[in-house]
Amino acid sequence: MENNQMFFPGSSSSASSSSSMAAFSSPNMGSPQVLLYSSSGTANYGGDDRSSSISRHSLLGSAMGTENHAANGGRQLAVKHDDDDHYSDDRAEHHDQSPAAADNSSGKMKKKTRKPKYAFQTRSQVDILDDGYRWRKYGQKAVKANRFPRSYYRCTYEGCNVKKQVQRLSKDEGIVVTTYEGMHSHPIDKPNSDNFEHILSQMQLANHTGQLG
DNA sequence: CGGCTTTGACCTGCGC
DNA sequence: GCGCAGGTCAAAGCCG
Repeated sequence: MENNQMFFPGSSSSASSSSSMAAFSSPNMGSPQVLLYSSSGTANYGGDDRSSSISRHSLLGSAMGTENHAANGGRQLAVKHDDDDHYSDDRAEHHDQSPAAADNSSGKMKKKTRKPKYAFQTRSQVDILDDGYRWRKYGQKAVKANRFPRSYYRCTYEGCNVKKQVQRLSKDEGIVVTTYEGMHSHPIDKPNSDNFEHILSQMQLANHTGQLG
């Protein structure tokens, strides 16, 4: 298993998410530290930059890179909370893409919608972190300025449109960035595994309660 | 045989 | 308008 260590950047580590920290006390997590990025202020994290995805990851990387905590910790994990906007994933609602829709290309992806994203930066040998849910890979793309491809996964639970992207940092191949999009509306499939998703739940809970904001 | 991964094609958005 | 990059689809192949 991978004992992912999370850490906050000095600042936010404070009380802001004290309650959510409880979630990180997971046995597998050891005594993790969490780096949480609240993008509430950085509106541009959403798509201003065409390379937004890369930018985000780069942001994480640089932030972490500031540190040496990583070096001494072994496993590290940063969390970025993309509060962007409360978009509703239009496509996800019916990703079925019926022939009719295909025919009418204009009606397809008419509006780019987005759900809040949570990017976890993890120092691990493996790309796939077992968060307890079942995922199906639906795509892989080579990304600019990165030797490693980005993998796209979707939760296989019926009706659950949660997606995640997994990418290894080019600048530090020991770091894996996992970006979650959406929230699971169902129980964890494998409760005894690394309860990674629980962290996300806590994150959002904290966010809703205004602790992160 | 069913579920999952792989992989090329396709679509969209954005910068130039 | 064109080209590039990101994201998704879906057919084909693989594996248990």
